[in-house]
Amino acid sequence: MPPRYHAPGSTESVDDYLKAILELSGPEEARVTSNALAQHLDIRAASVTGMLQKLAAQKPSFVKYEKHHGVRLTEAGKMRALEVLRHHRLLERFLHDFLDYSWDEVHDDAERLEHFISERLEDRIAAKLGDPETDPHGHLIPERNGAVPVRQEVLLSKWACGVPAVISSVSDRDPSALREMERLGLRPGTTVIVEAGTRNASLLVRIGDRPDRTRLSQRLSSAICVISGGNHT
Amino acid sequence: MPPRYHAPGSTESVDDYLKAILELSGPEEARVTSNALAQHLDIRAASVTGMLQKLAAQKPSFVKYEKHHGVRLTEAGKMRALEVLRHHRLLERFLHDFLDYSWDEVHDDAERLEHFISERLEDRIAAKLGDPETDPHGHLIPERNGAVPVRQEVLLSKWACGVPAVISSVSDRDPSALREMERLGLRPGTTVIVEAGTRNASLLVRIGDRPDRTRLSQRLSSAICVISGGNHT
DNA sequence: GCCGGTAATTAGGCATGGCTAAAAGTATAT
DNA sequence: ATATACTTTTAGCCATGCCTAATTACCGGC
Repeated sequence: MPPRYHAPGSTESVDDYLKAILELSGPEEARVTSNALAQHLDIRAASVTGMLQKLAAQKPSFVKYEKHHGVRLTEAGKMRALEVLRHHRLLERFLHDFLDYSWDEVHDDAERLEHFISERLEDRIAAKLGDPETDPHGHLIPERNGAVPVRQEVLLSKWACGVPAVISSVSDRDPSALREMERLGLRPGTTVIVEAGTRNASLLVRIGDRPDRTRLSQRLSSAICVISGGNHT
Repeated sequence: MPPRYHAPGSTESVDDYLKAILELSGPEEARVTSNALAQHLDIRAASVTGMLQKLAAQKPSFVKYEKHHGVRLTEAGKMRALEVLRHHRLLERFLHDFLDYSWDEVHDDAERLEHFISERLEDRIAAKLGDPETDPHGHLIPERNGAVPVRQEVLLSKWACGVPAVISSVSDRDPSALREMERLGLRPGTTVIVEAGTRNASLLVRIGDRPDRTRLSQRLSSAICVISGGNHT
């Protein structure tokens, strides 16, 4: 099995690990545990350990790994992870805008294809789309050089009551949740106000201009990120 | 290594074998030898034998294989091969028409992506293109159900002298040859007449309406297929 | 400081799909 | 009929990347 055409030193599997580390380490770039990776990638922790050792051993390395203390990405690793993430989000935008995918359909195909996008294809897609800044779920698309715009977003379930929030992004992992949001008019850019005194599992919210209140399950409210009104990207 | 999402029983490797068998067996669907496969796939004959045995053993099988006597595709195998071929050619057309690839650029990306095209993506691409009949090199695109339009094409190097021929398709395997054809105005639909008495390694031809004669290397003339004037697809 | 529980690592295995080298089969020419 | 040449298959190996089971390391509570 020849490791297919990828960035040097990378494979489909490696890309998945790097992407997972990027996501799990968050903006503070904290160390990520084997367990967290195993859960995220839906494989066993033992397999993770093996892979991390192999990754850390190769030169130039994508990760810095200390036994029993988790991994973090090196500069090179972060670059590669961002590139794959860029592929993913560009693909989602492309499938949605050009090939009539609904926003709950884009994830799976993007996830599969992201590993096989050449530089050329990446550039042509970006050009065709006019260098978009976000994917259909509102996530920011890393730039070609690895630069990532920053944004202070917060889970809707953690937003203060009574203060208007604007949806910045929603999770793309659960198609049925996305369909429900669609139905409720919850999409990036929509303003939401959480009713005072509903800090429970479910939230009572006002959506956009609508006069009525809607109850959001925790499943939904923890799949929605918001920023303060007036400057969502 | 979990065999990735594909048609049941298939993998990227298997797809490559099936496609190779389809191409090498020609319209008569003759048996294909291990050696021919090895050469086409650029791997060792021993590896081919191993794969063929595995393929022939699985039920339902994609190939019929007799030791020392080559393989041929079963109905199921042919179906899968045609599907991958459809992916490839649709992708080439798509990259060319929508993403501004030149015709010498499309092959590599199509070859890599053809394995990862979902039914949905296949359909959306086909719809976007208006169900095209050919790829940019003139090759016929199998229909969704596996039906393949037929066409009596012949290598230019075997065409009779003096009789007008119309280019039906050109090989997409050699980018530099494609660029040369481009330069000479040799593309599907172009009429060509081989000068009498040039049945050599190279051919002297008239291209389209041009009054002059051009000498085509064997490399070019054996990368061009033609049909008789007046009814190319 | 020690104990227990959770997390992480090691050890050993398996399927895939390549490889080389050696053996066996097929085919052709004498 | 048989020697020689070529093709094909077998045997055995390797890397990838996953698995389970068994072991070891870390950490918080006492």
